[in-house]
Amino acid sequence: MSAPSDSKDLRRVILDEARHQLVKHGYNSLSMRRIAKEIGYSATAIYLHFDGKDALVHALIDEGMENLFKRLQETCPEKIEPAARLRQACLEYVRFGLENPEYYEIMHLIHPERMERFPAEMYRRARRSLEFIQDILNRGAAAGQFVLDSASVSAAAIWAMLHGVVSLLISRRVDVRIDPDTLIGTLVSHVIASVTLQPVRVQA
Amino acid sequence: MSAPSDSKDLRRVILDEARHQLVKHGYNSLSMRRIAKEIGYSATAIYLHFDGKDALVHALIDEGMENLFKRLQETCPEKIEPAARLRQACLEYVRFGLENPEYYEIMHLIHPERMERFPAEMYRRARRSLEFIQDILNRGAAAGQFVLDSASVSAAAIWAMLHGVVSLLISRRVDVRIDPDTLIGTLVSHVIASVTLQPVRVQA
DNA sequence: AGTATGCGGTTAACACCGTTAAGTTACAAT
DNA sequence: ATTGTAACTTAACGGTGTTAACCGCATACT
Repeated sequence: MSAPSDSKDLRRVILDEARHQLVKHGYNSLSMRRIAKEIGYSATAIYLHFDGKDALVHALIDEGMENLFKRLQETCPEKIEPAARLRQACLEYVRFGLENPEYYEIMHLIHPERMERFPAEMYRRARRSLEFIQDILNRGAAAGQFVLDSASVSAAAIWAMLHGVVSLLISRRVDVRIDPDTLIGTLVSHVIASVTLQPVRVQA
Repeated sequence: MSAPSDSKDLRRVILDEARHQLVKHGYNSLSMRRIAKEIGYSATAIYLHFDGKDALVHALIDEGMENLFKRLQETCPEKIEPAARLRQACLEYVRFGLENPEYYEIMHLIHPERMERFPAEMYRRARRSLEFIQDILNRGAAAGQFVLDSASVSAAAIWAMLHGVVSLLISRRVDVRIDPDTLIGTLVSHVIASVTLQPVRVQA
């Protein structure tokens, strides 16, 4: 709804409006023409700042990945001991997903065919969160608190567990009679158990 | 390319062509008009048999859910002892996803807003696979082989783990240096461990 | 037998979509 | 003053899902 004149950096305005539409109306109705109409420009103006819709979505994904990584960094400092840090990181990952379902959705809706089109440096940035978890595992292993065959495989497995629960919860596929926090607690406890070889004790 | 005359049950023909296009060209390019052109009918003919694209996709989802459930049923008979049966069910779930990525995709791409439009009886059928796993858990618990606080929560947690790994593998988000089978084996071992309270021993 | 009903299909059209080509405007530099 | 260029526009192409109106034809009924 902003006038065309009020912006010096149209790219930023486009991204903001795209994010706004994404959060408000969902990915399905994220359209170039609607973004353009809303910010008071013609649809083709967007193409002066983005190669196309894919590139725009990629930029949004990049934003989301950045936010997730920052959050993990800020809430899980090195000073926390490995097990607690891993637990914290898992919980923050899940919380991020549940608090930003639209972001989480586009961050994971890239299909195999489109994967190659995803810019390499974005791909690298997107993997920082995974590496963050892997780093926690390595430090825990070095401190003798974790037992793992392979940090990369364990990190991937943990990621799969976290992604699974976020994905199912976001899409409301989990029975409503199941308390989400109980489910999350169960999962995260299993995550910790999987690297500590301790029997699972679920904390609800 | 079939002639309009060769079919007595157009609904079936539409579904087959839709499935064919889905598997061959992916969900993105699944279009009413293309289906119609391919089977030699006008696009609007489809609307005589399906309420719209959503309904058509719902029918495909229903098919996929049915196939998954049948597969679990056939490959995991009751006679297998609970732990082995659970392991088998997990592996079959993952294999189903990896062998039918397009089906798996549409089976899980229903967004929250569209969820309510998803027919109730289809929803019920879709949950049979989850109930199948839950049943394995209950039998294992009754036999004293599994230890669980809640079969429904554990089943959901297991589902989350399996869905997570399938989802990541299908979308090629897992580092190529990680052997998929190792990852799957790790995950499934954790699944078993999570209900047997045994220390995890990964089988690669 | 003749007429009404309704089923199964059609064509035309609407309102969108992403994207491209060509044109316009305004302003900076030579 | 002219050229060039950056930023933006309009018009158009080919696609999408979907609806409205129409059409032929077999069946059912009077």
